[in-house]
Amino acid sequence: MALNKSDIFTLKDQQLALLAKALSHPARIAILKVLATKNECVCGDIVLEIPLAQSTVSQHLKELKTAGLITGSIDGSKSCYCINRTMLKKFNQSISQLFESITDKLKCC
Amino acid sequence: MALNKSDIFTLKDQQLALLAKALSHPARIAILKVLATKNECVCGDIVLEIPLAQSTVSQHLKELKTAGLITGSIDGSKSCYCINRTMLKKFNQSISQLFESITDKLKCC
DNA sequence: TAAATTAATCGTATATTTGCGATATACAAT
DNA sequence: ATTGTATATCGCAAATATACGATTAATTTA
Repeated sequence: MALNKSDIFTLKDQQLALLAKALSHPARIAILKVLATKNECVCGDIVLEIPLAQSTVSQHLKELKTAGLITGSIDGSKSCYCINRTMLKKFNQSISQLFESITDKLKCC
Repeated sequence: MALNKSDIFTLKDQQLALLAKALSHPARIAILKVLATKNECVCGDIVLEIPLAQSTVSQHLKELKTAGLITGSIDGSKSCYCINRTMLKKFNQSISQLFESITDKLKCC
């Protein structure tokens, strides 16, 4: 694309799109699930669970962090990721809001 | 990426990722909303509402259709898109399932 | 039939994403 | 101090996505 035209749309739509994009790769969905089941805010354990190179997993983690779906903190030589409940709830709300607004108004087909 | 590694992950995760990808652009979210509010299964009207070129909107429509979120049928010289309630419901369920599975198991932070 | 309308597709340019190996950085252990 | 471990980042290659104008194909309308 010549130019990024995202700013043409509503802020709400943009933000929802960004969150959706964070979920738009199976590796990132898998990472979220791993983070959810672990007892601690593990980190390198994720790399063991995801069949991708360490650098690739690190990149996906960064994207999830940028989207705000997870938080990350350094703990000694390891680093520790956690699911951001607040953002997840927000996302959940935005999504169901979208679905509601669609199914409510749906008049055709 | 040298190769597409998506097939490494669960089918479920892959499908959810595909649906999320369909929502990962504000234009496509906007299109869904337009489709929801229109009385009929309009088509070219979408182009008028979305500030992008006709060919670009057509492309986004195709992606939504490929993801299964909308259906399309030709009606004379015009073509007609509709939201696919079934798929939307499925998506909604997958998403809330993911959220549930995450918040249920969340033990840290 | 000719001209206009509608919408899909093609070709193209550019941007972004995905993935990896190699490297760098920071801490831990010896 | 040196070595090992854990992660992030860099640089690169390939794939995909975004956007547009131009063209095509099909259908109306004049």
